[in-house]
Amino acid sequence: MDLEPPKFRRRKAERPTEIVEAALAVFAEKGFAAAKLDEIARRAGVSKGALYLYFETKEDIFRAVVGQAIAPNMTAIKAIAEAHPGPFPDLIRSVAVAIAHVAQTSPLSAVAKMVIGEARNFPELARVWHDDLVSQALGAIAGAVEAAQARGEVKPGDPRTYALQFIAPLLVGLMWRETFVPVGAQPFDLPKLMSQHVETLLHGLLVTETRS
Amino acid sequence: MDLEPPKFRRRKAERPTEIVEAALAVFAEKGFAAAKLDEIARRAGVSKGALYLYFETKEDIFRAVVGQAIAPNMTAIKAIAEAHPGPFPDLIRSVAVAIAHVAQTSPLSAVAKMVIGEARNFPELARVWHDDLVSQALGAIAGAVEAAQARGEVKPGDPRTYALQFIAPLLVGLMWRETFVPVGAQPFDLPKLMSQHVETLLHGLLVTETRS
DNA sequence: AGTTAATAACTGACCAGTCAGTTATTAACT
DNA sequence: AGTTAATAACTGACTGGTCAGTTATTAACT
Repeated sequence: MDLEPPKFRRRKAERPTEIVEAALAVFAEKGFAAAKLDEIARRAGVSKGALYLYFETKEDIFRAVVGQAIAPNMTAIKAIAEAHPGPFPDLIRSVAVAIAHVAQTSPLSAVAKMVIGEARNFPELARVWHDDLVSQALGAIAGAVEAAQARGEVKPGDPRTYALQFIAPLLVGLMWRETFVPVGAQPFDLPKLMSQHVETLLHGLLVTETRS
Repeated sequence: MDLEPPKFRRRKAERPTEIVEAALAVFAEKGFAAAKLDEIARRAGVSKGALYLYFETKEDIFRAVVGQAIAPNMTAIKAIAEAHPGPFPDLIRSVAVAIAHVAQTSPLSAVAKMVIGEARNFPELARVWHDDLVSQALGAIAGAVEAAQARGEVKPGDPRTYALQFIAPLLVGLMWRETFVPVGAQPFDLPKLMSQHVETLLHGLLVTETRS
């Protein structure tokens, strides 16, 4: 005779983020085409119809997922760009730690995988990701390299290429984790990987005045 | 009156490879789920029904595509493993050239993209790729590094990590080409990238007795 | 003439998107 | 405070189109 729990709650404010979070998980698992709206709805705790109260189409949800992954990382990038212009090794080491941390705690790698996989089907998303995130990040690092070259700290060479060399192992490590670790591959310890990599690079990058 | 050209030819021997080639192109463009068998058939110059004379299912075709990309690269890997044990810098430079060449001339990057994107839906393919190709290649390079360390040519450090550092920029460069260049990103010159990277790495990797 | 590679029309399951109806919540009025 | 009218968040059964896979039939080759 008492009050049964209601069949649903009206929670207009928190639905969109909950839906996007559920969608991120499903899209990351299955890819865009194989992801089913019924499952996204189920995981978000709503009916399929409710999805259409907040989004126009499936593509719309996908766009929201990919777009949402950009903003949080922009703050990290700005931090890099505005990092104190101390000695290059210190700068690059702290950047490495920061990037490795962001990459491990955010769903960045899952979204990156999706962007790569669906770039041909959603070129405008690839463009947004490139223009607003990847290119900015690469440019920030390249800028730091160039400044260090101007100060004579770093050897000549294309700064943008140096920037790619710098972050590439981390990216591959993330893809490795997404792709091969679930099927039994030996994982890489990403922070350790990055610290070994930075030291290796530095002693090649730096114009050392060593040897007594 | 005269003899019209036949509507089709019976070419049992060539069909499978032609189908797999067409399928590679379509899968690489659209991903597994969004690829349509009608389009694969059209590009292979056959009807959809003909696909089923040679393959059981769509997944079967996908497996053939991914599997076929392994064998040719294994020869390249074996070449690395059996490379002459000369000075480490020479070895690593020639390996870099060889890998960059293979990566650019084979559809490796397209298949890699597919493996990454579909790893969760086709874990057995991820496993085969890892066990038969990626892990082998990484192991071969790591082995060379380890040997060089034993000879005192290379600094201490995890050889497998060094191997990843070595090839990561190339892989990222390939993904960059697949993902961002089509939407207007500035491309990387991969051979140039690899040569700058190898030189950078070497002068950090090598235990140099320089400075006169 | 017999065999089989190949086609083209067909089927049935699946799923994005819709919408008529239901229920939680708020507002208005005693 | 309690009752009721009004609103809008939410549901879930339904539909129309798509596409993997099948089959009846034809055409190529021996």
